[in-house]
Amino acid sequence: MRYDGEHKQKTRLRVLDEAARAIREEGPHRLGVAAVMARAGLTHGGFYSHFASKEAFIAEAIAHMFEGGPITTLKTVRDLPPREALTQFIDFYLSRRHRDSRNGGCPLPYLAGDAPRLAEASRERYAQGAANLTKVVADRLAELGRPYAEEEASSTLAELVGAVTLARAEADPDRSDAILERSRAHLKRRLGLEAAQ
Amino acid sequence: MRYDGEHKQKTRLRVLDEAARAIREEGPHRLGVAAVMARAGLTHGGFYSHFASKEAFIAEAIAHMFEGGPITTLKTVRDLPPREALTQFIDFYLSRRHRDSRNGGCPLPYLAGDAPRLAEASRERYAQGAANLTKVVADRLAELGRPYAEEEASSTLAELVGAVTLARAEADPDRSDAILERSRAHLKRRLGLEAAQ
DNA sequence: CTTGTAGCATGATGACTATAATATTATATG
DNA sequence: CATATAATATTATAGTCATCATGCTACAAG
Repeated sequence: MRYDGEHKQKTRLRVLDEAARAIREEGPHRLGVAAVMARAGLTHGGFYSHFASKEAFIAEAIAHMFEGGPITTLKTVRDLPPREALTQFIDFYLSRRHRDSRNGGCPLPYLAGDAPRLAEASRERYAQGAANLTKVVADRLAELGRPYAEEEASSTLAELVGAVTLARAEADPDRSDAILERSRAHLKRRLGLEAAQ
Repeated sequence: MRYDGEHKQKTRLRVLDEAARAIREEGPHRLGVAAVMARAGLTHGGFYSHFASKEAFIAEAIAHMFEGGPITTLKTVRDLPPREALTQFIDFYLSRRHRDSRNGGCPLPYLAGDAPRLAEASRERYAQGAANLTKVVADRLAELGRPYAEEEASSTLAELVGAVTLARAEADPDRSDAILERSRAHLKRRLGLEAAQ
């Protein structure tokens, strides 16, 4: 090897990072090969030595998004007892910071409308990410001794994703905050997390 | 006037209908002027005598989507007592038919991810549509005598939108059905609609 | 039947895009 | 230091798209 063995790997990751950022900002279809490469400090020339096609690239970028997003949050929360873990997760997910973040948030709301229209590979990554997140929540609920943990987790994730989606669409700050606040209050009451504070 | 007074109005509506369809299928950014005109039986020539720009066109198409979607459903339900109205609305919204419909469904899940990235005008139409729908649900809940009708409506709509979104992303039919079923069961229990069947 | 014109079609333009072929640069090894 | 080659840049090609200028056609009024 003439270059460092990890050289290409590293720039590949840099490109994927920028792609994830661009997808969050512009959506997966507005993504331009040249623009992403430029943001990673390169030109578009080497793109096809890194990725087979734009489509495959998008699928990889989406998978990459899930690694840096809510999973990270859940890991920082992994050592907490289930009640605190769930509380912190909900508080993060429905926070203004998460709503306003244009890099590093959960991919589920970002790609919500696009997912069904994506190519098969991309869509699978998305569904996989959703399933993973549901399972983590369900495990915590089960630890809390709640009887229908899986059902409750599915329905809870739906509300989380929906609330962030609607809050992001609402331009008026007060009404947007209200959307988050209402779902936060409801979910905590529903899951019996109120006393945990 | 050389042409019938409503001639242009009618083709304008036809174009908007096709645009709404295309947006549901492909998303607002993949929409092509020529393609939409062709689907309406025209060429791309006359487009700019109907609409000022593509951006303005998209905003109008989004507003148009809200008129044919869930509002229609709610109107057919308007004469029912609130309990039945809410039950039917939830059953429709979380039905497989609504999940699979590529024309005529609620715009909220279709545009979920795109809404924050849309131009100001389009985003306002979206938020307006969401607010309208929330209000209709809140009014029914208030009629049922529920104390925090508005809060409950906001949180309910979030779960409805989130559940349809996630169900559409999930490729496996059984798991997709399960997502809908779990939210349907939860929402009915939550809103005290179970006995209404 | 003639004619003015609203509504639409044809065709052109320039900007942008994915992809690919070829050239250049950087660097680890001998 | 020399050089082979991995990593990236330059440049080319073919396609798509929004937008616009201009020409044609259908239709109502005379």
